[in-house]
Parts: sequence; structure tokens; C-alpha cells
Amino acid sequence: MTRDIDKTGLIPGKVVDRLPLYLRIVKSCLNNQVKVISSEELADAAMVNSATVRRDFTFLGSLGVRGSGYEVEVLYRAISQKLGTNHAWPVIIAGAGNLGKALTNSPGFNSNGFSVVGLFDVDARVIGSQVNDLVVQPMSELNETVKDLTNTIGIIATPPSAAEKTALDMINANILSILNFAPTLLKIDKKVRVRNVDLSLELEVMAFYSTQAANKKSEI
Amino acid sequence: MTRDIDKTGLIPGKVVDRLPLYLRIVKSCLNNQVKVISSEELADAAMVNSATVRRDFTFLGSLGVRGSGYEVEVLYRAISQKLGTNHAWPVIIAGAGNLGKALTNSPGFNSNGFSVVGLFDVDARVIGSQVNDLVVQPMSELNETVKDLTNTIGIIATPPSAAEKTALDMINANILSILNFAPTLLKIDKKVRVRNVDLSLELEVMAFYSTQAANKKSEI
DNA sequence: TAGATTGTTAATCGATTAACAATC
DNA sequence: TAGATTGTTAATCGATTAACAATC
Repeated sequence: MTRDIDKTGLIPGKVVDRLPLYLRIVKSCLNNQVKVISSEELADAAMVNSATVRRDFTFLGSLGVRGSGYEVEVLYRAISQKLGTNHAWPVIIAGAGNLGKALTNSPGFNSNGFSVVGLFDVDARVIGSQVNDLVVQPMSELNETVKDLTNTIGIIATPPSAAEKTALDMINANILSILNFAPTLLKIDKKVRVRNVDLSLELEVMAFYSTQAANKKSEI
Repeated sequence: MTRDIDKTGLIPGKVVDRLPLYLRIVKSCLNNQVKVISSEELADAAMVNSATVRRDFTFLGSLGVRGSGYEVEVLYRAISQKLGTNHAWPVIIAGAGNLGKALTNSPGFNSNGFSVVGLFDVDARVIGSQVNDLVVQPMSELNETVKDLTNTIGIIATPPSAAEKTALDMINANILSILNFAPTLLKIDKKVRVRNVDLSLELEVMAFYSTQAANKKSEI
């Protein structure tokens, strides 16, 4: 995960990174009719320290009740609001290969306010094909599709070679938040918010720890 | 990205996280016939501080030449060795949906020593279908496929509901390193190295920064 | 020798957490 | 009032980085 954007001025990036995790836990409490949760319980579920939880929540205001804990409903609203997942986020995906299709169908991309409203590709062989309830559109239709939307988030799920051009097309369509799944560092205008997600990077880090473990075993 | 495994004792997790990035940059130098690179140049490419680069490299030994820089070839070998990407890593993927197929075809999963050697599913409708040069196998064949391999890495690309059982199947097949793409925290034996990759989490963090930016704009 | 860049020290910065007064 | 848990302080821990002596 690359840290391309930060500097909120207000709330530390590390805290922001934990909010979605808290949100997921709190939502499962909601589903299970749990009304109140303590920082200790939440900390257990999130695998962090309870002081960290309490400190993190102070960035959302004074939400808890001393002696009792946090009302789940209150937490849910506060975190959603802070993340912005309480309102709609249209998402468009460029690249209708396996990854693009996987993301289009992914529950995380069609809940919490997010919904995939367009799937684009340049390959004539996939344009027109059906994915879920979407039809793959040519990239040339991007502007038209997003022109009446606000705060559209663009996902780059193209091959690395096409990533840069795709980013420019998105910016041209006034998309200012881009999540890039192609393993390339995009060299684009700083006013655009870019987050890079590199799936194979995780694999290499995993290899490191496996090597460590294997070495340790062989020492015995 | 969750920090489930750490505690190398030797090399800090933050440094490990940067090694794959350095490796990619160094590899591109190799491809471009660049023989020597300074910490300053590398830092620029990786978007970190040059002192950080030099400090990170001390964990790999004393690799540089004062007054000149680092030999690209030397760096490449040292980082590959430390990460373990200098030897073969068999990878098996459970879940032959769009995500599983995307990962199977992903260059990052078929380079740097990694190669996907098996793709598994429980759904009779996809078992037997061809993905790249692999045929989707039933989960019941997992043990047989990996029994002669060492250091196999298992990828969970199943729906969340099947993640836990899949993890147990992998452990049963003696797979001790698991990369989990399902949005569930696996409750399994601590001897198994698990890394969780949550794609939608990134989307929520992105939403936060977009909200920030939108708010800032409306303040003007 | 002059110029450059490493490796390392020491300072700084930021994040985590133990501890506890405040208070439900 | 007794018990529990928050919100916050202060200590600790770890990571980053400026600065520079070492040295190619």
C-alpha cells in the first residue's frame, strides 16, 4: 500500500487506515443486535490495543459513555460520516479483464455507499459483454457516463502499459480520485488523489516471512 | 493491509515492506542497462528519503561504494536473497472466480520466483475449465498436488463464507503461508503465517480523502 | 587532492500504550 | 456508593531524517 496522499492536517493517516476496520466490526455488531461495545471488546476484534481504539475515536468526537462503553449505533454513524461512506460514491472501473470483473462483482465495491456504475475497456472483443448488470463500454464513452456524477472514484484495472493513459483519460473526465491496481507508479498531477494497490507486493513480503520461518526451523 | 505477522527479530516490518518496491526499481535499472545507482536516485524513484534507503540497505549488509553508489547487480542479488525471491515459490489458489483467475494470470504471481501451480474450486461447474495453462481442480485434490512441494504459498480467493474452511484445508495440506483476499479475519493456528489483503478497505480510505478534499473546496 | 556518496550517529518526529483521574 | 469504562496525560517505543565523518 503506498502512501501517496496524506496530510489531512487533522486526522493521522494511521488512524484513517483503521477506521474501515472498525466500521466493519461495528456493522457486524449491528447485524447481531449488539447495542453497546467497549473499547476493550472492539480492540480484541480489531487486534489492536484498547487505548488505541479510544484515542482513535477521539478524532470522531466524544462518543463513549464512561462506565458503559460505546453505543454501536452512534459509532456506526460517526465512522460512516467521517469516512464519507454515508453518502453515495459512484465507482467506474477501467479494464474489464478478470480483475476488473472481480472488482465489479465484489461486495465491497457495491455496499457502504459504493456502487460500480460503469465498466470500460478498449478491447473490441470485450466491449458489449455483460458483467453482472453492467455492459462493458468503450473508453470513449467515459466522459458521457460520468459527466453528471460527482465524486466519482476511478479504478485502474488495466495492464500496466495502459495505466498511465487510462489515468489521463479519467482526469480528463474530471475524476479526481483514482485507485490504481496496475503495478506502475503514475506520474500525474498532484491534485489527483491516487492510491496504489499492488497485489504481488504482498506476495513478496509473504515470501520474506516464509523464508525467515524456514531458516529458523533449519537452525534447530 | 493487516500486520498479522511480524517480529522477525532482525529486520523491521516497515523495512521489509519497502524491499519489494526497491526490488522493482532495481530490476528496471537492470533492464535499462543502468549499472550503478545512488541512494538519492533510488529514493526519488521510491518516493522516500535517501537516508531511509541507506539505512534500509544496511540490513542487507554493506552494499554500497562510498563516492559512487550501489552496483545495481549487487543490489538485485542482495534484495532477492533477503526476500527469498531468488528461489522458487509454488503458489496455489483456492477459488477460481474472477479474482482467482485474475491472480492466476497476474504477472506478479508468475515471476520473481513465484509460479501458480494449482487452481482449485469446489464448484462442479468450474472444475475442469481451463485458465491460462492450468485446469481448475477440485479442492479434494489439494493434498495430492502440493505434497511434494516445499514452502507452498496458499491464496484464498473464495467468498468470505468459505474462507475459514479453505484455510483449514490448506493447513491440512501442510501449507503454512496464506495470503487471504476474503474480507474475513481468519481464526487459525498462530503457527500459520497469514496476511490479509482487503481490496474494499482501500476504497473506503480513498473515500475519506475525497471527502476531505471536497470539504476543503467548499470552505473556500 | 577534490568531489561524491556511503554508513552511521544523534536529533526529531510520530505513534503506541500504560496508567489514572473523570464520570457514567 | 461501588463498579466499570471512558477520555487524556505522560511515558515509551519505534521510525524517519538531518548531518557528517569515513572513504571510495
